[in-house]
Amino acid sequence: MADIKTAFHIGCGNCGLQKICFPTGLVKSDVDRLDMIVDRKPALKKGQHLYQVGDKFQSLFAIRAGVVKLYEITDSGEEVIHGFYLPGDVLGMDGVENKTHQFSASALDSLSICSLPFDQLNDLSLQVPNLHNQILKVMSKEANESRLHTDLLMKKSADQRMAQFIFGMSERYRERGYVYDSFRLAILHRDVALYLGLTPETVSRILAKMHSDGIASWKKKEVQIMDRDALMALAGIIVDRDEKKQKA
Amino acid sequence: MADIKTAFHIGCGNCGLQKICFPTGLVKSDVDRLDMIVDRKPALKKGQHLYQVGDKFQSLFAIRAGVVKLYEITDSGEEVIHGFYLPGDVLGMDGVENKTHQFSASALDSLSICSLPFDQLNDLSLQVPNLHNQILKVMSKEANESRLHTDLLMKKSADQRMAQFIFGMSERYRERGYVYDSFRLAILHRDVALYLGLTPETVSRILAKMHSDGIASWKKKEVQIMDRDALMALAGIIVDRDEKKQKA
DNA sequence: TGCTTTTATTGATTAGGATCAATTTAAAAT
DNA sequence: ATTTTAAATTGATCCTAATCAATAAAAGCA
Repeated sequence: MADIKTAFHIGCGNCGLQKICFPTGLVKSDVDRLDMIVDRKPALKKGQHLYQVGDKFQSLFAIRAGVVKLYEITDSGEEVIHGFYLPGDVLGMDGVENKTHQFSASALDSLSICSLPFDQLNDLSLQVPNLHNQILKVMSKEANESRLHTDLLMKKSADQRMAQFIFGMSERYRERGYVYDSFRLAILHRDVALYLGLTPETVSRILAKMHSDGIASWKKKEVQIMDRDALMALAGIIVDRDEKKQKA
Repeated sequence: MADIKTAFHIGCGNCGLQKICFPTGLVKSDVDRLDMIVDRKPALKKGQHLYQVGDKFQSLFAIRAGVVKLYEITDSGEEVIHGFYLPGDVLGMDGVENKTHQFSASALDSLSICSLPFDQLNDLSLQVPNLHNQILKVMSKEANESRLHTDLLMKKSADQRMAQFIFGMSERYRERGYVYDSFRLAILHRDVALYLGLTPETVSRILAKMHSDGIASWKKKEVQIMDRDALMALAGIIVDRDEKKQKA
């Protein structure tokens, strides 16, 4: 008879984020093998680091709850934020290149994570082709997304950036099956500014405008999308006709 | 007795770019196995594509001679350039995520490349741990470098960007053992602008200033670095004392 | 070689968002 | 709860690089 611990053990196999997280595309037997090396870590508090620039690279991290920012302090002492990671996302690949982390990752609120020791993950991936593909995929995605971030910085105005950010977050909540037109977003406006290449003043002004225009509001960590179409239009996202039709 | 073809066969094992290119860190026997799947392609002419957005992902490409730009046309029809690849560099990893290329890559002048069919590379990597690590490393590097590009766009002024670009190119020539204070750079000023998030006019003005200040010049595809220290200072690169000492 | 097209240069003007400054509001901390 | 500190807001001003415009210089091509 299985003891209580086993019976109630929370593993990848019964985690609600399976469809978003690392196991996407793995069959049950593979997930079980992955599960054996996954290490569920004690919760982190706001401000604590998963890792910092220069730390030895040991694990990838999957987020179970909370938000993480990936950032760096440039040699001129300014912070740059490279991305925000939500439940189901995996981070840490910046350490693969030199076995040392090139960026820092910290919790923006209470955080619950799983650790995936990379050496073990790597060994296992030699026997589980799907897992191997999954690792490659996550790493490729990382670079591709960074380049979309570049597009934003290069070609979009301040309002477009803000609109795209809010819309993007909403879509990520949607993918996860959460309410996505009204949600808690535990990110400082200051941090969004550092991600969008703007100042907090500009972010504040744009949010004020979006609110008075009835498009969206973001006050006290609560986002409300009031006019999704207008938000998308502002973000410069083209809704194709078929998708529109389905909606109607 | 080896036939002439074999005797004169140019492979990874006798390629001058070994120390820069994919085989870095592989032992001779591994390089020989890699060599068996590498496909030397006929030369491409200026403007031809290695691949385009939406193409099926089949291979990585290693550059033997020439320069490649990785770019995209945004939905608003504007070009964004994500990077320039020099001899010894490997590109194509943008296709791993969805088995489809997310960006386009084209030759900026006559180009000579090696193709690394990814499926074969992947199979081989299961037997050659060093090769497996090498693939991971190249992919991680790709994301990390994109984030350094982000830093540039977020926090550097137009002159700093330009200085950093020229200095960076010089360093890449240096790593390859080429002359690095005077070299041919077959990149349009227009394309540099699209990489640095500037306009051609601004690039032109900055180059004029750098020339009259005796720092560097770039005319008719020829770069001349006249005052390396000043260039680095402008780029915001801090020379540490020890390195300075060695130089003196 | 001369002709056409693309790229680069130079000048004048404008604008988007940064910066500076002063409150207000909201979190932390005691 | 009260104090302290950090974050957000709002207004006034400034500045960097974009834009507009016109010419010059290269590169591609017949």
